[in-house]
Amino acid sequence: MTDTPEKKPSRIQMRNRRLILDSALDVFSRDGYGGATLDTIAKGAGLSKPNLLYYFESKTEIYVTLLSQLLETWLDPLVELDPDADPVEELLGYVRHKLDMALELPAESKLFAGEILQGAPVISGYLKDDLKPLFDRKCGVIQDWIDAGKLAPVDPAHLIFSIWANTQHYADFGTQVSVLLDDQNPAKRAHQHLEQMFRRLLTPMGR
Amino acid sequence: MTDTPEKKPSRIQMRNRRLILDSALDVFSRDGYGGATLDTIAKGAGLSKPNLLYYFESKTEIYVTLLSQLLETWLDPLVELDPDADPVEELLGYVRHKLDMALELPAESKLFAGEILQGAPVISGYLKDDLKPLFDRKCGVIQDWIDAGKLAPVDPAHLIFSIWANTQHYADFGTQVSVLLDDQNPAKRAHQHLEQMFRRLLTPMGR
DNA sequence: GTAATTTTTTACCATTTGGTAAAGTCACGA
DNA sequence: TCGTGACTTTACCAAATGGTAAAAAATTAC
Repeated sequence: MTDTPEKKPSRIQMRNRRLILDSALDVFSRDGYGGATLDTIAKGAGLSKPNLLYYFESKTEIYVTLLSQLLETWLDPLVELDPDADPVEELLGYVRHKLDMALELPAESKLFAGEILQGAPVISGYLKDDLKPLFDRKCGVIQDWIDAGKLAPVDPAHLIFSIWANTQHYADFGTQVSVLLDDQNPAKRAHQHLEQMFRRLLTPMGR
Repeated sequence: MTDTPEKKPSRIQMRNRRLILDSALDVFSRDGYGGATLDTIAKGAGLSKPNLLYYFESKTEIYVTLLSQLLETWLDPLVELDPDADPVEELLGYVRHKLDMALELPAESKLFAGEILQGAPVISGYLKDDLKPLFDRKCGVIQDWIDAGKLAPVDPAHLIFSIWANTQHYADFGTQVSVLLDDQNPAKRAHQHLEQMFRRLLTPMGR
């Protein structure tokens, strides 16, 4: 039920599927699912539209494939939150990691943002079945840290939301950020600001 | 040059244009510009497609009208930042206001987010010519507060970004928030979390 | 009540779009 | 070098989409 028993993909299959997915990421993240066209994707990949459809059954299949691949790597940093490490540094490391991802892979972030904006028609199952359990687990870890006095008392769920919001903002709203900032490369200042903000929020006051 | 000298719109014009814009806000914010169709918008407004086009010249004109109206009210709270008021409370009030807007007008927030996601093709001029000057002015106000020791030293621009990011997140990523949160109405906890976070960030330490 | 005007409907149209059929070309092992 | 399967192109198609023309209906002004 997982896959039709296709044989190993040839080298040319690997190459062309990769070309298609690269182009599709560009197009979907820029134009949204509805605004994207197979012709545009095909042109970006240097292939003809029917040739595209030799590698993927439909526009939707390309989109779903893209999102699936994205989700695999998207959660890794959250998974890695280590209950035994120093809480503040562990969370600040997570913030850094997420910000770096947003800055280095803005198209991926935008693709995800667009999907959620439209009500997550494709990945709502994933959100419920995979992300939610992980999310709850990590909220528990954070709560344990707080109970142990190693972290200032914060709402774990909303803490994670604010980490996501602040980091992804630099990708999803990158156009706005670029227009408003004279500074051309916002990476350094963004890092500093988020480090300052979350350190103040998370460092426990009493000793 | 501002408008063709059309006479006053009739009552029926007012009503139908309003119906159309209401429906269009729904559709554009849910399906994106590319995914929205005139038929869907017309159906939502209870009109036929040609009748729609009697009131608006084109799909683009509806979209532009919607964005223009949105931008008028969108900036108001930022404009109101008062240099003479108490800095921390003034900024916390801004946070509260923006969060309330996101919670009460999620469709508007999503429409704006979608436009920025796609590179702001329609409102890039507005961002440069209107938002940027206002943004710079308010950054100056914040910097003055910091220089006067009334606010912890933060990066003014990135502070504003994080206020926008955190508040709009509850609208733009509302689907994800709903799935992950057992709590059904996140408004209260969201307010508390953001108040706590920004109060800690902004309150000057030394006395 | 009727003429003039505004609004709505019906019937279209050209283009674009996702997708298909089938013929042609290429690569490569025997 | 020849055949077989993988890959690509050409030529399509049906549906959907943004948009138009003009007749019909409803409203308003007098």
